[in-house]
Amino acid sequence: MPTSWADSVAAEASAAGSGVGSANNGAIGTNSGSNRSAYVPPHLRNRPSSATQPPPVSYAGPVSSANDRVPGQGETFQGVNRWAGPRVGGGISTGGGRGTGGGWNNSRSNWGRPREREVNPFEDDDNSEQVFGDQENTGINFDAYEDIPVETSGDNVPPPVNTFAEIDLGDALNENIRRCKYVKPTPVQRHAIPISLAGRDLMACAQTGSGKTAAFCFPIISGIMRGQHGQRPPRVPRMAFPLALILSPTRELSCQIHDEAKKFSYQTGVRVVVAYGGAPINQQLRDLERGVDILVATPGRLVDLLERARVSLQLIRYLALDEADRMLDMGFEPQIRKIVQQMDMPPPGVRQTMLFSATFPKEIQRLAADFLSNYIFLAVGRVGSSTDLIVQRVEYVHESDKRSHLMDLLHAQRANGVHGKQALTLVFVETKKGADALEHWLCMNSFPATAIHGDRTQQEREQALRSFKTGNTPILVATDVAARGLDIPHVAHVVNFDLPNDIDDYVHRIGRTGRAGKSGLATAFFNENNTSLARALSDLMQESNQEVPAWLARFAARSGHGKSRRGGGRFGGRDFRRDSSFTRGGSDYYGGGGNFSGGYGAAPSYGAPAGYGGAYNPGVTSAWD
DNA sequence: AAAAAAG
Repeated sequence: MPTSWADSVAAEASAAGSGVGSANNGAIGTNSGSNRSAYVPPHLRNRPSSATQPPPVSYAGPVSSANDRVPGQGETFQGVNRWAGPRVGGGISTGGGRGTGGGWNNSRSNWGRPREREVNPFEDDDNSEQVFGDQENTGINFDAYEDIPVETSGDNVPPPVNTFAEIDLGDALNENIRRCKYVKPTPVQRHAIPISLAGRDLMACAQTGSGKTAAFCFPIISGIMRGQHGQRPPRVPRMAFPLALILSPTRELSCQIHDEAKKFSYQTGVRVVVAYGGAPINQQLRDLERGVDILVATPGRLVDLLERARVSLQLIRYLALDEADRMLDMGFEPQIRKIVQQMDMPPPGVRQTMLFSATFPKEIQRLAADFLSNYIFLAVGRVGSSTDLIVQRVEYVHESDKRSHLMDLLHAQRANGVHGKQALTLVFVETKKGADALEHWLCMNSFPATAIHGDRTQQEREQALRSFKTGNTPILVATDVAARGLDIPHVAHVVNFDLPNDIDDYVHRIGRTGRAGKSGLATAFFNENNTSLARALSDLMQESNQEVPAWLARFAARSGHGKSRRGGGRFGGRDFRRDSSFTRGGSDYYGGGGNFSGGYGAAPSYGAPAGYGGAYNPGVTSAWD
């Protein structure tokens, strides 16, 4: 039951492609054997007269989804317009109409299929506004992003842009940017977009909530629309050949990235599919079969799909790791290596690789270098770096007093009544059991709470998050599953009921508030169990101009040499390549002697960027997201 | 030591 032209042709040629998904052919181009013989260059595709091609429009495919439909009068099929538009000045044709995107490459995945109605991802965007009051979702507070320190290193760094207009992203994408109410690029976008449009590999550090998702999505979408390579996918039945892969450490974050990417690619013809564990795999398989250009996934499910030979990475041109430091830490590294190095992914230099996070420990940077080719390091912070917009408090609370203390906070918050708006409170605990227990206790005490952690079913997790976001359950108890990346508007207060052991985790957790230039409050409960964090926490707070309680300073002093945070002290993000020449053998948290041998030592462009001297407090270093 | 990620 082939569902597309591609499938039916694949049936004829199935033998030809049989080796395609096997682990590893390393370089692309190795598969250009028999299944290349039918290659038809873009300008000849979709010509009804072509004997080797299907008619541009086929009604033959079974309607497999409610979204499928036969287009009405006056509408066009993507398959028709896609290759037809003139390429003007290297720009992007939008096919002449709003409804017809300019995707130039991916018609490979939906030739012969009637265009499916694309759900308008902007439709129900403002529904929550009544609940939360106005002016909250109208975009980003750019005033909070002025005068930020930026550091780049690497060869020939493309200059930043100041507006979206000066970048040639294409009409369709520009229209979506407008729909998203993005007026101008955030700092990380200003720098990262030109870098990745130039085809360069990138390691980017930028604060929580500063627009990283768009920073890697825009160039990917734009690049796919240009589709200069126009490579035909091998014809292998039921195997998907995405052009871009975006990996993230949690299912909910993958969902969120997928939702964002859908908005950015609306009516561009670029297809985005998400795949993650805990959800039925069948729907995901169907989505993949219907064609995918950008695959957003969590590592476990992707490995599963690769092993089932339902996805091949051999056409990957863009690889993005969100929360990259997390993806490369002990828990994930083996899976990531498998995906990136042991399957059929093109090697660095052939694909373009982009790593994003707020935090980038030196040892992780060193690991990451394996995945990159002549990359540019970018660190973007701002004077009021995100931890500056977040008021951080630390309170000494004995283990046994935590619950009643939390209750006091919640009562006070309720009393203060945040102007009738729902104020969401996110409470982090250390363990899954602890999350269940605290949720139960809160509910028993008439506080509307729900919880999210890895032992809950995916349905429960998503339900909890939804209920929290809508304000239906304004208190969410969470483990670190919710620490990174999740963009939950209106979180007014993050409570570290249990502090994490790693300062970077703390940075990510408090970054759930104070997003998009808005302010936020973070309260931490500290006691003897957290002494190992004292030094780093104290330093971090000081760097972000927070008031450090005297007792915490004493804890920090007592814990002595403990990890003091950033090696540099300039402003947080540092390219380890710049330190390795003189910090070699050092053992501070972010420093450390590495034997990086990538040949960067002699690069002349590593001088300190001029112009930032007085622009920010030199002590402010942290809070990179 | 805990959490996350496949089933």
